[in-house]
Amino acid sequence: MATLSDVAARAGVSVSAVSRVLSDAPETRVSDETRERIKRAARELDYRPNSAGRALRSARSNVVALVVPDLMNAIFIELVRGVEDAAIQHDYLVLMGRTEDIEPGDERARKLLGEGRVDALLLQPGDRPHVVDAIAGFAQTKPVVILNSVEANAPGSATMPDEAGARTAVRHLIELGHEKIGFVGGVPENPTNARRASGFRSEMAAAGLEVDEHLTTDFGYTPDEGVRAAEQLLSGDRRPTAIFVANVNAAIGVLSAARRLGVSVPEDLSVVALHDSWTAENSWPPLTTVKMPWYELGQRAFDEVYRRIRGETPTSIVVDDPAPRLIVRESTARLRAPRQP
Amino acid sequence: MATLSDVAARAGVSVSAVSRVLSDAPETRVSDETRERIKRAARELDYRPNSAGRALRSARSNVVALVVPDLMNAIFIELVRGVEDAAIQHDYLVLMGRTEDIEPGDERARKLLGEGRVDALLLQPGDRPHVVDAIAGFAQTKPVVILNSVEANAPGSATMPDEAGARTAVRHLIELGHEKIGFVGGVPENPTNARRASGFRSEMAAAGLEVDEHLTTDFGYTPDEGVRAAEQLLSGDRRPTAIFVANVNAAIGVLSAARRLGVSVPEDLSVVALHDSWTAENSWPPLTTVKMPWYELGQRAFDEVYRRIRGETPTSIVVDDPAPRLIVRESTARLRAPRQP
DNA sequence: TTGAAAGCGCTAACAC
DNA sequence: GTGTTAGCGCTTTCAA
Repeated sequence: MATLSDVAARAGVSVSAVSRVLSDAPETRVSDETRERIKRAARELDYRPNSAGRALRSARSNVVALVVPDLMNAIFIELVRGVEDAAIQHDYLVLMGRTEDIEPGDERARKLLGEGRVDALLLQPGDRPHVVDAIAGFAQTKPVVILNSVEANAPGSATMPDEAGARTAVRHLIELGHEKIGFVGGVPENPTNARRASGFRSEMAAAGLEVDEHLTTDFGYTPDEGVRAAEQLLSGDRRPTAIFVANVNAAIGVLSAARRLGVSVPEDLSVVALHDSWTAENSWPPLTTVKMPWYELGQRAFDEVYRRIRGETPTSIVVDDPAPRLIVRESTARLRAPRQP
Repeated sequence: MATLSDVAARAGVSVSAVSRVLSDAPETRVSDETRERIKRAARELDYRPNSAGRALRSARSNVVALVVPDLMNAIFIELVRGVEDAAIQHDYLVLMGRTEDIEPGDERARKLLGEGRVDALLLQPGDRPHVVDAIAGFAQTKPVVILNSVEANAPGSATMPDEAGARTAVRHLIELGHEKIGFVGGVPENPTNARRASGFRSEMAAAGLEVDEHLTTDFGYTPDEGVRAAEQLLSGDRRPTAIFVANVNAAIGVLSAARRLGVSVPEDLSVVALHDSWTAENSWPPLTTVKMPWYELGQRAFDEVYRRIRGETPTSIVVDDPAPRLIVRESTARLRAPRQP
């Protein structure tokens, strides 16, 4: 690997001149001729800055960590792209991690956050709000943005319009004529659940509909938890005619449980889910969903940490553009007249 | 952040003594008493080694990159875990990347591989075999292991028993009485496709069955490509009674296309796929799959690069333990007597 | 406009 | 057993 001084030797100048030119510091006064010679030498030697040298000197790694509950969860695809696209603009690299790896006391958490490898952290805690404690020490020295978890407008948070998204979904069901609408939510500890539940309730109230508390669950956002929720909602004698599921993965579980119980979707039951992903397109029936602005959340969250890395003051981010968008597929249908015995 | 010399000052010893104790070099002769004092001081100051300092000095970052085609692809969950579990044993961190980010000439590729950030690369090229060219320069200086792509036994490769996996799947169909068996493969450029196709053909041959070339496709491993494949196979007049799909994601697409075409699974068509994932459990009907040893592949691949980082000679890895395992769900059934008109 | 030199935190060769 | 010291590659004062 060629170093700065290799380039300097070849160009016949000092290392400092090379450094100034190649890291194109704005206030660099170098003659055009030397500049050219340096650039040519660098090209010829295929010079690449050594990240360790640079990081050691500047106390910056030019890396941010993006930690999400489940790397393989399709709903985060867009988030990752948003963060990466914004990061590369500012010469930053994104290091991905899993929320479960940063439990308090975990070796990986220390290696990732405690050794100067990253300049900032973007964290989606998922159903593990206590990981926020695990990074408290880090947060005192470096910028942290919590992604769509804690209450909106908390400093250092970036949130999505969960409530509006939920209302969009529920409104769709109401417009189809449904009145007995169930809610399959996340765990109570997950702050997004409160927002989605509240969206559900306010939209029901706005339509003058009663919420039947037997028709709500709070098991979680995974497919298995969706199965449990559906089993509970569909086995009683007061069955809903439609369900709003607060997460698309849980909705996949709801669909499969419904099938096992002999409930056809959408004939006997309409299902609409929050978040869109390829699994929703390919389920059976294809799921009606509400697409949330994850890409934009990622971009804006990176921009925020980038600002803070450069010393500006924290703000809180609320992404409401684009607004949640209903994608109608085949899991929802107009309420049909109840079967007469 | 406390540094080595802070710890040294507090313990009243030299930095080198501290370095020796804290990086527990094996041949360190230090009195128990000083060792204790140093450890205590480190604890009190919450000392953490600075990765840049260490990397600069030792020309090692203690990070490996794991690059896969699609971070959100559920079949890679186990791979990631395998690599991470092995890495943490040796004090290594895993940096995840996407194959599409290391296209030749991509800025991210250079940042990730060209600036000394990682000591080795584990690469799954997926349907982009040309990315192997993009990392050729890197491969000359640092260890690279290609994960289940190039031909088995290539130096620096780690492969899975694709052929055996394919045979296991096809054998299952044959045992259920199927004879007109289709094959939904990956793109021809993807070397795993050749192995899976070959497994398909040899198992057919072993049972004395003819392969109908109209019943094979090579569109790719994604759900959409599975849809296209199924449309082609199921629209002709020589319809197969069973299909072996070389990838579980494509199989999801096959299921949804079959449904649209009014072909019921498993009554009219049995479907078995290579690789297992949560989406297979939650599809309808739940997919019969063959689970491949991704976790073990990840572990062994890390062990291999770790050996090579330490200067040992490259070997090629073939993971055949555990063997591919058939997981029977509900997408396969015994061939029923053909409908009589 | 350019160069010399200090020093970021760490390891290891060498000296005591 | 323990300390001194050079130097990894880089940026940035300061001086010329």
